[in-house]
Amino acid sequence: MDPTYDPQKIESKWQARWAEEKLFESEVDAARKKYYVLEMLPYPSGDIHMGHVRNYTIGDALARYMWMKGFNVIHPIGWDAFGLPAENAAIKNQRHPSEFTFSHIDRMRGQLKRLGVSYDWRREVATCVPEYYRWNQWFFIRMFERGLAYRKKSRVNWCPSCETVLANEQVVNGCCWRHEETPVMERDLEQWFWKTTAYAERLLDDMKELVRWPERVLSMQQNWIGKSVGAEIDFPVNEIGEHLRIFTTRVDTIFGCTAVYLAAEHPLVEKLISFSEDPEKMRRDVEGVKASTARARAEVNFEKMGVDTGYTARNPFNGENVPIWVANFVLMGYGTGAVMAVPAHDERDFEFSVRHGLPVRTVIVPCDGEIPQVLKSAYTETGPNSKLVNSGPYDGLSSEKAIERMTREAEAKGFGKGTVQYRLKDWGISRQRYWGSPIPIIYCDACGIVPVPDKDLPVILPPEVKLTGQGQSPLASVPEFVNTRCPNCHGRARRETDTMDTFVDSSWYFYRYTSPHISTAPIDKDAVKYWFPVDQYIGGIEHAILHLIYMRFFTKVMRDIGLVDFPEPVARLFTQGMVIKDGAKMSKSKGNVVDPTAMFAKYGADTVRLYTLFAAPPSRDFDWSDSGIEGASRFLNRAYRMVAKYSSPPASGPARPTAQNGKSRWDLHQVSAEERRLIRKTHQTLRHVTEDLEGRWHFNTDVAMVMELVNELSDLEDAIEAGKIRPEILRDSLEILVLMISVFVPHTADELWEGLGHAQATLRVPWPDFDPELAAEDELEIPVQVNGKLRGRVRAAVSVDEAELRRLAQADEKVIQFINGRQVVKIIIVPQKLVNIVVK
RNA sequence: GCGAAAGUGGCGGAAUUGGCAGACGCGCCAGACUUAGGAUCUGGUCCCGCAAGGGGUGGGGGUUCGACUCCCCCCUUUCGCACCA
Repeated sequence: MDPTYDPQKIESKWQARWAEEKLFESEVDAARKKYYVLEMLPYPSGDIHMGHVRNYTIGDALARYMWMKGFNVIHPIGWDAFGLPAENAAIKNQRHPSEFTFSHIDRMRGQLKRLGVSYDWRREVATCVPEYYRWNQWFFIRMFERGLAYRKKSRVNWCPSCETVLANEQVVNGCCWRHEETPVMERDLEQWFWKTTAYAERLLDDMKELVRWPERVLSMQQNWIGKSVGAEIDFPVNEIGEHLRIFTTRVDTIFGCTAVYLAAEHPLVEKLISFSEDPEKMRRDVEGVKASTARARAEVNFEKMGVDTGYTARNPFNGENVPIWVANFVLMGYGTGAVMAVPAHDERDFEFSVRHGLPVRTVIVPCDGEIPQVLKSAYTETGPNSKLVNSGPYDGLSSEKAIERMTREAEAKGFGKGTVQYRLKDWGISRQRYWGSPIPIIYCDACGIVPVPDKDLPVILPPEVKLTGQGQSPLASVPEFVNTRCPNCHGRARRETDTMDTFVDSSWYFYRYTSPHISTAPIDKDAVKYWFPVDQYIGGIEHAILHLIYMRFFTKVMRDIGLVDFPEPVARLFTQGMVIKDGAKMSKSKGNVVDPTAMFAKYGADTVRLYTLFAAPPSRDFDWSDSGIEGASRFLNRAYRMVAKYSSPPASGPARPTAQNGKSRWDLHQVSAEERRLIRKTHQTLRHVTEDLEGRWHFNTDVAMVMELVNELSDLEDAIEAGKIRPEILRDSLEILVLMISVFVPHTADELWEGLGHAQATLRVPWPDFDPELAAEDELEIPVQVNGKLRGRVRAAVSVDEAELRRLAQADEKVIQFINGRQVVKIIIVPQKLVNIVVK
């Protein structure tokens, strides 16, 4: 074989051969155990970046390992192909978004193939084709039928210059992306929502299935769902014969309530204004609060402010009348938009009351505490160790018990109830955009809102649209799209002109991979049954919340529809760290972007892969260094030359002699010292790499271990030349070496494997079993400490007993020096590890 | 402010279960081969010290025969949440 390493030549040779052999294609096979490796699908932005390389290299190592372990592996890829950037580019260049999208896909597909990732390309999916998005529409209709899709007014960003809706990404510093001087306004539009909140409890509950998800992701999701258990209590408003409903998690503190605060947007506020003696003034005051709410929300420490409306509400527990305020820190979007103020036991209320000179009344104290004369800060403890005071019939109850009993009594008397609040909001899926899945809804004057019948799907995105970035939703300006017939009454009707959020596309794409071309249903249930759940999902932490919640939500809906029979789609999740350069995220504006394709051209894909894996453990951020990759390149060259130098067609004799069936081939009594060294190092490396691939995933240490093995081979070269290492033993080590690196640098490995005289790609070769006996040391160097400090070392056989070790340690010259006649108090022996002599 | 993760040589990082701190690599130093070196190979490289020895994993305390690892307090960085009642 070629003695010099030529990665460009090797890589194109093997990529062609793999494709020809259909090496990465797999089919449902009930007789074999499956393994589903999934990486987050890329947005076709034009070129892959180092984050992609890292993501797919990790996934590829796992997929290749699982193939070699005998699993039937599915490893697919696709394109998250709808979305705003293509639409923006289209507006700018007066071209069609699909042009950008498909040319980007072509380019990036080529780059991924150049990286040599083991994808089954037959399963490739692009979300922007009707064959795919028709099923988004199908899901929409299923949601609609189940009451999970509904319309309501919702706020959007509005540019008064374009007279159009802006996506959040199009808002730059509070201004329009195209009119940097124009501040963005807000508008209310009728939009479609999906009831994710109906699944809040299941999304929380089923987290117990996600034992192999990162703690961090689960806690972010938990936080996002934000469940809190409390009570809603009605306070009659004395002056106008209505009541207002507050939400609290601390009903036990209600005897300490000194006011009620409303959000400025609360519907009751309008009524209070209209009944007020001086509506003008009150409206001005409320507008002041409202303005400060909007302004201040953006700031870190904004000032709490509010106005006393002059109205009063009656606390139903004690009949006391308390003032009603409008306050800028009360959120309309959470709970009921009204809260009771208990300054003694809530930090915000305390701060607000102190500022406005309002009373503070203690009603909770520690069980063993006194009622304080003056409170310096709010006492917010709760639970069994706090008790009620100044609370009429509830005095003496623990905070915990009081919540329970008071909630029950509020229910019995009809002025309140226990409730659960979530921070999770329903998912607003409408986008006033062109490049997305049309929402399959028809508006008929006679029949109202009518879903498009399944037989009429897909609702095709019309190709002829003038994208100006101005005016209403782009589809609204296409009469042949908008004007249609009502499926019910066949009268004239109009289509919905909004499209769906692209997160819809990515919520179920990984199901589609298992049967990418089925045209009768979104998924083939049998294929899903075989391949699911996803065994390993790999992607960036930035998707911890939105994508990874929507995906879970979708699966639950699919289960309710009867498409799947499991609650969670992904068994195990791995979030890789970012690739950074010079301590900062790579970005064009900083000019610190490293282009993978340039690196492929300079070093070859395998070197880029190797360096990516070696530079840092995959879970951590990885700081790219140009000299670091040189090291990886050097190593691959060295390893290649080493194996190539000693490659020869295999001698006849048994196949690779690793410990198949638990029996080692090499009789350790019959090998030379040098042979023993090589065999041991080989199997120690194999043990480490194997165990690591099984789940620890510190690939950097695997690469380091393999480097040590190559160093060992290099140290043993004289012995090899001198014939002290038999060819079959050398060959065994080289083969194990090549198989180990094949999951990291597959092209190089296959080339070397061929050089060793094998016809098959390494992917089809069983992963070698390591043999503990071959990996074992037979002599140990045991450190000896005196009072915990290292003072000497003794050599001993592995089988050495404690008594002997004790004797050896105390006989060591250095150790004797340090004991120096002092009294030995005790000797601690950690078998095979260490001796510590404690002296006084 | 709350929550989570992290902090180890000049740098990336290793130490899997409380047991030799700094594996492996980069960089640097010295040398070999060379017309040449940004190729390759050899040796060295935590700090102080000629050495013996001493010190050392953000800082301080503690537990232990023994702590990068466990506990308490503090500092710094990153990420997430941020008036959620």
